[in-house]
This record gives sequence, structure tokens and C-alpha cells, in this order.
Amino acid sequence: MLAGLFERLEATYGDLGWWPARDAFEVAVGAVLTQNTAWRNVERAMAGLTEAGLLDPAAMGDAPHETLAEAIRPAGYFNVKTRRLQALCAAWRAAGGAEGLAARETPSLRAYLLDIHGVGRETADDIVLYAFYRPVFVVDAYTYRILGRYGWLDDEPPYEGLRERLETTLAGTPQAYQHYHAYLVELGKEHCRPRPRCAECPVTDLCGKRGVAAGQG
DNA sequence: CTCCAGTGAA
DNA sequence: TTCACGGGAG
Repeated sequence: MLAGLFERLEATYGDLGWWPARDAFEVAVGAVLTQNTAWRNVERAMAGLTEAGLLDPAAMGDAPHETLAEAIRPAGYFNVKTRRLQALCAAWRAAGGAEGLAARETPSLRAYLLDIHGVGRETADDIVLYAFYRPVFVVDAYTYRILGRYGWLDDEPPYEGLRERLETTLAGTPQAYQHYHAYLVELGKEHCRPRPRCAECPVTDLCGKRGVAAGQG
């Protein structure tokens, strides 16, 4: 019963205030910047972009590599992320901006985003869910780790299969999926870490692998 | 599987 | 000092 897990997480965390952004483009930029990067550092990079006047598809897309790289430096991987952001800008403009993208059906939107250099499945689904409010469960490393320990995963199902299975099981609204993903990230950071801290975990009584020796989970 | 890279907590 | 980070490409 996954529903029970998410009910408990909702009771524990409520609204975590995800995803802080002013518009769809800002969500997409944040999604690229946060790849394997702490959100704290993404906030600094976003501030750098605002300060440099680059938080805009045209300005960012036309900026010199060095200029953009310098602005996003705190987020790390600044050279690869600069190329990815500029690929994002090119695709964003070619699609007719946020309006053009919003006009697409969800499968078409996902496919279009996945075609962009630097936009993988999780980044695409972040954008689809948080920028365009489509009902998509964002699967990430936390999802595999938490649900695996929880005892809900058979072994290690492929991304798409797991995503569809979760969406079928939960049948949630976009808002529900926005919260669910935030809950798993929070739980994964605070308790269900690589080395689990089960002692103060809010869902330990529901977990199939509670009491597992810390070190290998 | 290996880079990419800065930042703060443990 | 190591570890971990709202991952993805080559």
C-alpha cells in the first residue's frame, strides 16, 4: 500500500513549498542547474542569472559561454550546464516559448524535452510536472532507494515502467505528484540516506526493511 | 563506468 | 578528510 506511505508523508511534511520559481522557463533552468547538485547552490546560480539579466530564453541563449558559465558557477559543472542551458534556450525559442510548449499534449511535450541535449528523463519530468502541471510522477534516485527499502519494488524496474506503475497505482493530481516527489526527496535527504537513519524516520513503522543494519540498506 | 565541479555537513 | 548533492552524456 503506497497510499499509506504518502498519507503519512503528507501528515509529516505538509506543503514543502516546491518548486520555487516565477515561471515555466525558470523551472526548466532550475531543473538543469540542480542536476546532481544541492539546491542551495542552485539558488545562488539563479541569483547570479538574475543579476546578470540572463534569466530569459533570448538573453541566455545569446550570451557568450564565458558570461553564462560565470553566472552559474556556484551550481557546479558550469561548462556542461552552460551548454545544456543554451540547448534548452534554443529548443524553448524554437517551440514558441512556454506558450508553444504548453499547447502540446503531455507525451509530445515529454518527447520534445527529452530530445534536448542535457535534458534526461528526470529533468524532463521535473519540467513537465512543475512547469506545465501535467500529472507525472517524477522518478529519481530517491524513489528507487526509498521504495526499494520500503519493499515495494520487485528488483530494479526500468524508469518508464516504474513511473507508469506509480501513476496507475496512485492516480494522483498534478499537485499530488508535486508533493509526492518533494516528500521522497526530503525523506531521502533526512532519513532514507545512503546510510539510513531509521531512528527518527517518520515512516519507519511502515517500512519493510526497518531494522536493517546501517551500512548496507 | 567515468567525467563534470562547487559547497557545506558529517 | 570524506560524503552527498531535486543527473546526463560520451
